[in-house]
Amino acid sequence: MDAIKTEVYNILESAIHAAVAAGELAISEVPTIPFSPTKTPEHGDIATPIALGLAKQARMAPRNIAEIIVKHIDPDAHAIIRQIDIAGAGFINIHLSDNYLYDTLHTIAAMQAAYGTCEKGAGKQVQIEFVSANPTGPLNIVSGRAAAVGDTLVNLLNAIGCNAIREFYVNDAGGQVQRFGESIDDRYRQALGEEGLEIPEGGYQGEYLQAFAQTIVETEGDAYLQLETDERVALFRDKGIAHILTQQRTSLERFGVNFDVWSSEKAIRDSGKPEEIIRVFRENGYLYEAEGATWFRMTDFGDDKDCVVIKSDGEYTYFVPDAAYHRDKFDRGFTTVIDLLGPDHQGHITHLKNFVKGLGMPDDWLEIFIIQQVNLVNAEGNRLDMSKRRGQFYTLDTLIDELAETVGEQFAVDVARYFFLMRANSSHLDFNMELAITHASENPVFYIQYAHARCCSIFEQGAEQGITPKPIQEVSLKRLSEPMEHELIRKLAEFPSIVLLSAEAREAHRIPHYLHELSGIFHPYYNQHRVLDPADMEKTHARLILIQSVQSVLKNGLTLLGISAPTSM
RNA sequence: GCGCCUGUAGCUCAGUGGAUUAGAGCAUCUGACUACGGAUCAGAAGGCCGGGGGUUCGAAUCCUCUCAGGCGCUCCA
Repeated sequence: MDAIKTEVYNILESAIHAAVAAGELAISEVPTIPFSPTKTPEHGDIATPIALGLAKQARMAPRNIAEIIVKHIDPDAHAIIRQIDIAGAGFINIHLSDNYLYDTLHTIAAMQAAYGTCEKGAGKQVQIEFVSANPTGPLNIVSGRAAAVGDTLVNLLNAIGCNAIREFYVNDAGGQVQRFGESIDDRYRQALGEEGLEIPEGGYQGEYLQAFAQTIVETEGDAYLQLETDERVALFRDKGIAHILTQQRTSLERFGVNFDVWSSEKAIRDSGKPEEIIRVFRENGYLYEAEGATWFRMTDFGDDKDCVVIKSDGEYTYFVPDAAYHRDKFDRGFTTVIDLLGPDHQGHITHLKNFVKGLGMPDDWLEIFIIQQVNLVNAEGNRLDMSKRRGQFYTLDTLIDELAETVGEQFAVDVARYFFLMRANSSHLDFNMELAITHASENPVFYIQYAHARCCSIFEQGAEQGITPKPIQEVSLKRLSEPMEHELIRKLAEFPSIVLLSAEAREAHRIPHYLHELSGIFHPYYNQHRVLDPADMEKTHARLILIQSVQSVLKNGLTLLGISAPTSM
C-alpha cells in the first residue's frame, strides 16, 4: 500500500473510532479496511466497501453506516481529500485533491526507469526454473511461451526487490538421451548407405537428426564405424546434446531470453546427491522394496499410488536426480523456488512437492506452475501436432522466422512475446498463425508500441519548434485539468501496484493488459487534445510532463516484458 | 476410473466477493481532422458468464453436483 492509501486508511480508521466513541456505531472492533478498485472516475480515486462489511456487526443498514463514518471526516481538515461520496449500497468513494494526483507525476519524474519498482521483496533469493526442454530437439512453441513467461517473471520479481535468477535444467542423462544417441547412430549409418534401418519406437525421427548425421559424415566420414556400438552411441549422444543445446541457447537468445545458470542432470547424478537423497528417504522410512525395484511411499503423502525411484535394473528413475536437484537448489540458499513446467508434467507436481516435503523443506518453498499448451492453428483451423517424437513440428525459430517475414526480426520477437504473455499461464492458447502473420499490424503490441512512438514523436516535433521540456518543478501542473488527463494520471499511478500484484501472484499477463489499457486512454487523449500549442506555453509544458510520464511508464512496462519500446515505427 | 486445466459477445481472451450498463481485441456496420504520425479516433451492434443447486445483504468470482473440451495418470524424462 502506498503512502496515499495509508493516509486515507488512517483517516477512515479514526473516523470509525470516532463514531464508535460517539456511541453511533455499535461494533466491538474495527476490522481491516478493504479498498476496492474504482472502475470509473465517478467512483472517485479510492473506494471502500467497509460500511457493507460492518453492516452485520453493527446491525444497521450499510448506507447509514457509511453516512455516520463520513460525518466524522472533515474534508477540509485533510488536504488529501477533495470530496467524499456515498454511493450504491453504501460504498464510500473518496476523490483525491488534484495535488495528490500530480504527486504521481513528480514520482515518475524522480524515479524514471525505476518507477514501478519497490523493495517489498528485498532479501528474497528466488530461482525460476523454466523451459528445461530435453536436449533432443529444437525448442517448440510451448517452450517459447515458457521462456517469455519465465523471463518476465524474473524481471517482475527483481522489480519488486527480490534477487531472482533464470535457470535451465538440462536433462542430459537417462534413457531419453540414450535413445537420442541411438537415433543419431541410426541416421549416421543410414547416411553411410546402410539399409533396412528403422527408427525404433520411442526413437527420435526429426529431420534435424538426419541433417546432423549428414554433417558428421561430411566432416568426419565413416571413421566412427570402427568403434563399438555402445561407444559410438555414447559419443553421438554427447555430440548431439552439445549440438542441440547450442541450438536451444541460440534460439533463446534470439528470443531475448538469457539464462543465468545452466544446470546439468548429469552433473547432479555425478555429485553424489542422489545417493544422499536415497539415504535420507530410507532413514525416514519412505522407501520399500517390491518387484525388484525400490518404491517411494507417495501414499504416505496423500497420493493414490507409490512410485518407483530405483528401477529393477539398478538405475534411478528421473525422480531421484530431480529431487536431488531441488535439494541442491535449497542448499544454494534460495528462499523461494518457482518451477514452470510443461503441460505434460502435471503428474510430476505432487511427486516433486512430496519429495521436497520428504526432504524436510518448507511447504511453500517450492511453487510449481504449469504453462499450458499452445495449439498452433493453421489456416483451415486444424491443430498441428508439435510432439518431438514425431517427424514434423513447429519450432520457436520457425515462428519467429515466419513473423519476421512480415514485420521484421525485432517486431517478430516482440509480437511473439506479447502473444505468449497476454494470457494467464493456466489458459490454453490457440496461436493462429494466419492471424498473427496477416494481421500483425492490428496486433495489440503495435498499439502499445505506437503509443510510445507517438510520445517520442511529440518531443521531436517540439524540438523542431524550439520547445524544450521544462523540469517538472518549473511547470504549472494545474493546467492538467482535462478529465482525460486526470484519468491518464490515475492510470499511471496504478502501475506500481500492478507490478507488485503481478509479481506476487506470478501473473505476468497483467502487465500487457495494463499497458493496453494505458494506451487506450492515451490514444484518444492524443486525438482530442493537442499537446504542442505555441499560443499557450504553460499548458504545453504541463502536457509535456504528462506525455513524458506516459512514455516512461510504457517503456518501463514493455521492458519488464522484454519487448522493445521503439521511438519510431 | 482418478487427478489437473479450461468453459464469459461470431472468434481469441481479461475480469481482486462489491457499484447503474459484465469488459478488451479481432471480425461486422456507420462515421472523422487543411491537426503533435490514420499502425489513430468517435459510434453501433453483439451476453440466460456451459447447466442445476447452495452460502451471502450481494456470486462470472466461493462451495457442491453435473455437462462439454484438453491434458496427465510408464520400472520414460
